[in-house]
Amino acid sequence: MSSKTPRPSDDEALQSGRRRATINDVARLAGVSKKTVSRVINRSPSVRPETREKIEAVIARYGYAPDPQARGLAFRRSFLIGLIYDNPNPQYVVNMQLGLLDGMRGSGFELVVHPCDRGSTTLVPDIRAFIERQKLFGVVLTPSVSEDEAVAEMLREIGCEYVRVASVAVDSEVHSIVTRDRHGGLLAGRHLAGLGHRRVGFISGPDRFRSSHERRGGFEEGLKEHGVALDADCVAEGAYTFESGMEAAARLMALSDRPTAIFAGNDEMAAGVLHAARRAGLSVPGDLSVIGFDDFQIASRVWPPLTTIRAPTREIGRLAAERLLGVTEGDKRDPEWRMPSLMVRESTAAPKG
Amino acid sequence: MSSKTPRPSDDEALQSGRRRATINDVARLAGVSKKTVSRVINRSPSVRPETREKIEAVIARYGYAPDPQARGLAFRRSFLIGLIYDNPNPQYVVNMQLGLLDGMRGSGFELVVHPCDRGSTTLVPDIRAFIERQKLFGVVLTPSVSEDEAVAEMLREIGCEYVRVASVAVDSEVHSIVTRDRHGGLLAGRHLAGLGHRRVGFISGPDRFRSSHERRGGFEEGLKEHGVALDADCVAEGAYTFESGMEAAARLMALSDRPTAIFAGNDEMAAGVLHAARRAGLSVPGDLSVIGFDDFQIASRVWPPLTTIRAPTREIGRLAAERLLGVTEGDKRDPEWRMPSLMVRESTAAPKG
DNA sequence: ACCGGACGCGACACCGGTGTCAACGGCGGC
DNA sequence: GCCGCCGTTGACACCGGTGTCGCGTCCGGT
Repeated sequence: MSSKTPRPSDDEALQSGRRRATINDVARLAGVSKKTVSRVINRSPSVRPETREKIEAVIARYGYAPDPQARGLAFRRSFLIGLIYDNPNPQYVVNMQLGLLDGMRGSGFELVVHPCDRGSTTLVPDIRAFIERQKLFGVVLTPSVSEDEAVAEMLREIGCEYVRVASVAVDSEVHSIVTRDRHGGLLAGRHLAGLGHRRVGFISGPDRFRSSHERRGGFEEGLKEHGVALDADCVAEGAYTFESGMEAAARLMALSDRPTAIFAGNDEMAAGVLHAARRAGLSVPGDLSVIGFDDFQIASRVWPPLTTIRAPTREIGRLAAERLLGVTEGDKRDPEWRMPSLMVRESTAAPKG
Repeated sequence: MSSKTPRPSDDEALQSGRRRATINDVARLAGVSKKTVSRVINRSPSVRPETREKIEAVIARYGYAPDPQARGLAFRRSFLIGLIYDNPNPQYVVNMQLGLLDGMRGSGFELVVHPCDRGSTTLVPDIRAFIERQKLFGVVLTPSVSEDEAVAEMLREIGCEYVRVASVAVDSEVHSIVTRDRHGGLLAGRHLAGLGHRRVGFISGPDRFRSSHERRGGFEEGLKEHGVALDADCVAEGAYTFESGMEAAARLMALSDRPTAIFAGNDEMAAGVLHAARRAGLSVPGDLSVIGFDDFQIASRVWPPLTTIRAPTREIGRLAAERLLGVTEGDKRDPEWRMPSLMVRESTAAPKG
């Protein structure tokens, strides 16, 4: 039986729910040792079914839930998952968070967020301190920190579980979730070339981002299916920002033989293209077709509403959480549901004449 | 001295940083009991300065940081702060998170996020379970959950620290941070009336949101300063969404004596107004001036760029965190820095003729 | 009947901190 | 010189769980 003899007032508090039940309460009320209760909680097979049922009844009766802190202390790790990101786009971050929470629901884990600056010289030690201080169970990395090898190396070194979300496989299969940006680019290329555009422009993200190359590579592939090539003149590097999109578009539109369609690496830059086009007196999609990437809210708020590639960020987040927590069941679903897809709106049309 | 005698290999691991220092290590290396180390950590005054220095030297030398889990277990609370929100706008959420993190920096606390659905019948028990399970130190509530009295009541009952961010004082001074939406509305009213508009429209948020009333109230005040009144016909209720903004604008523009300017309760709806105006063949700001509220990214991405009221969400978040953690110093700063302000762009102009 | 092993369970130490309380030495007051 | 108080410190139990290990029981094999 139990070693401690709680005062009656304590039991009253328990009854009325004023006090949370502890493992000692459950053990006492079920007439077993707390170690056996612990076994039940941790699904140890070496508990007789009758004993298990008896304990589970008490647990249900008093709504007992083990204290994550105490458990974590004994386990030498917490029940927290960290989201480490440096992507400045709010909608990306929120969608990712929602997806992670989807995947964590009911697991007893919580999500702690940790924005960071990839350019910081203390990036690796900062992240390390964050993880070690809270003894995080694992972390999810999104672009572009997810592409950082020094960070990944450190994670392996300290033995922290991690999943890297990136546009290509940057790590072993269990540690990376690919967003198939190349496929998204392919859809964009097919769409524009399919509409009849022969001279098209591309505004890439920063060169150091993998996604820039993937989106471009897929784009060229899609164009090629229709026998269209992407001319080197018609490629401009942006920074995934609105302003950079405007500037890059201005450059492309100043070409003597200007493209009749532009694929911008993300919606922010596509919005910049729309502004630049307006300033240049070009109508969209009449004089210029524009296609973006992401399908964030902004895509449907600008005029004309942007044709774009929807990136299933929330779904990817859910997958990342499931992967981290070791849920494998979900992996069997049709992989199509987490592929980028084309959203046709009003910013693309066949070229004139 | 210490009771445990660690094997030499343990000390090597410590030296090389392969093992984190514990309070026992520090105590042993400083030649004191772990209780005294604990006193230093917790800034207890009853430690002799020399002893304190000796211990602090060891702490610095080995980079010791107390384990939040163990500390939390003993303190019966964690070092986590929860953000509880139901605001669906990503930019709001992200800005708020950034602000909270600003205010928490260096405090050793972490932020855990908890989106929720205010309409859920299990809202209160859900939040309660979230808090009790992780023994959260405190929570920050943002609109519209922050306006929920049942939630606040529960928080008081379980003795959880909290700060409610809302457009008006919904609680005692320590528990509420007001965003002065009324002032923002005032600026909008002054601006439009100041430009010469006499017949103006207002698209409110949902009636059950305090911010809807505040923004409207301030708006009317600002108009009144210039002798302009807000006609009841010219008020339409929206839902703070893009679509609802479009619909409400369509209604206002269909009036026989249509307003020459519209104040939309937020940028999303203002973007909807722009779409509706374009559809109706009205030019902005030529035929119709439009002003929004929030100054989220979308405001500068649409065409024409929106004149709007900037809400200092990040600053408010920082303030909320500081309040929760008991930092009072910051409160002395000029309160202007956390007031809404007018951002004049290109969607407003004097009315024709 | 005897032995070995698997099974089911509990005693005890431990995770890394904090609360309680008592012990100790130095001090001023008498 | 004795007493009591204060300032400083440590021993010990405790927070709520888990790991280790050993004990008693029941079983089949010989």
